[in-house]
Amino acid sequence: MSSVEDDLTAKAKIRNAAVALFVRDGFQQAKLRAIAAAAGVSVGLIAHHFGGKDGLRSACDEHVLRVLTARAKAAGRATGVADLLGDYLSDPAEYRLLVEYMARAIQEDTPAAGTFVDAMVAESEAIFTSGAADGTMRPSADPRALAVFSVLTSVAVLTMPPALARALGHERFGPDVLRRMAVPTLELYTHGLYTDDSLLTAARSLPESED
Amino acid sequence: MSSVEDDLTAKAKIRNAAVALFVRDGFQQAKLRAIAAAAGVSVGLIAHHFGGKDGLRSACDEHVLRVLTARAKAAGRATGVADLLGDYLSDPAEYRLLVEYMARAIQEDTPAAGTFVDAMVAESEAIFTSGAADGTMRPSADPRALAVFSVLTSVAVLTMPPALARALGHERFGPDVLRRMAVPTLELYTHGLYTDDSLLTAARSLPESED
DNA sequence: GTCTATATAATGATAGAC
DNA sequence: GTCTATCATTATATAGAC
Repeated sequence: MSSVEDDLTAKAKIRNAAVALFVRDGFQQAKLRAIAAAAGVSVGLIAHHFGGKDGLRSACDEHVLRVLTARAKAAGRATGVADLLGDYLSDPAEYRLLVEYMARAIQEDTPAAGTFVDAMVAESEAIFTSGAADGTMRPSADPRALAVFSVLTSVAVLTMPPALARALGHERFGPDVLRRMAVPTLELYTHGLYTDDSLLTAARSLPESED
Repeated sequence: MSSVEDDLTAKAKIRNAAVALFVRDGFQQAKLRAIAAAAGVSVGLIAHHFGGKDGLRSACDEHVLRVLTARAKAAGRATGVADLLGDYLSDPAEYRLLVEYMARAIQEDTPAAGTFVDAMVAESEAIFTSGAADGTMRPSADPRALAVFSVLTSVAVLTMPPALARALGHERFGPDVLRRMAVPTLELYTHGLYTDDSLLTAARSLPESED
């Protein structure tokens, strides 16, 4: 593994180490000293190449966004929800890391994450409306909100809190947890859960908004 | 509002201020100085009453856990998912804050959050199995995983990233966003989304696990 | 119980040598 | 390009006065 890492420039090594540590610890908790140590460089060099911690995050954001969208493009598709989870399961540990990075960036609301979310929501909404048009999906009263729901759940699954992973008997989230969630989730998406309309009709007759 | 706040002991004022700031900024980013200022006391007094920042968090965890479970008990019910979202919408701003606190505690995996999650997952699973027994719900191949999914989505909605709230035209998550998500979510839970079984049967025939 | 003042530790930023 | 050394800031923890 180090044979490939050795060929990278110091700048790239810093960026890669930062992505990994931002994923593991979060932006605020990730320390420049730890990133420098992981990259095998000094703290000063980070400042030299990226100006500071904020510049380093921006560089990571843009890098991950660029790689993920380029990957989607290369596969001849948009950046949809199924693709996100598919990329995560597609193994190359590199992609898992990038997907987790993006999930965390969404939580921390960085600019690049906004771009990514907008693309995913728009793509999901388009899938739902076209699916309704060709009969493969049930039409929704609010395709936009449904798209937000599906993106939200995908991101939530990828950042599943440890307490929930433990409820499934795993120490923390990983590919096996995602696979176990697949069947019950698709049961829900295929047949629904409730056998009557009472809750749905109740929700439909709620007042629009009041706050 | 301060008339009620004025009657509280300094210790309670500190705890309340800490809960609010832990929700707003997160544990690490919330500073003791800001908490002391919000509570109208000195930083030293926080140390006197709680020993330090960790002790303060433990006190907040236990307080929120105790109030939420006491509230559920008073209503003669367990701590289920519908209750969590219902409490959030039930207005008293106090409950919104406590529910958001618990959602954040789950993300940060504090001990009290583990207790709360275990109770919610167990309760949800019981609801699903009894619902399947009396015919109001469709039986699931994996009720436990379905329970985890439902708790996960509830928590995710309550901590919806700003980027997703903006995709719905709101600045950030709030009661109105939750109300808008209700109908499409219940559409999904009532009728499902896909009109055929192809994806579900494909998922069912996946290998158990390999990692 | 409450505050002020101080100690200690850690972080990110900076400047300059090589 | 890269490192070492230092600075300035900020946070928490502590000790002692009232």
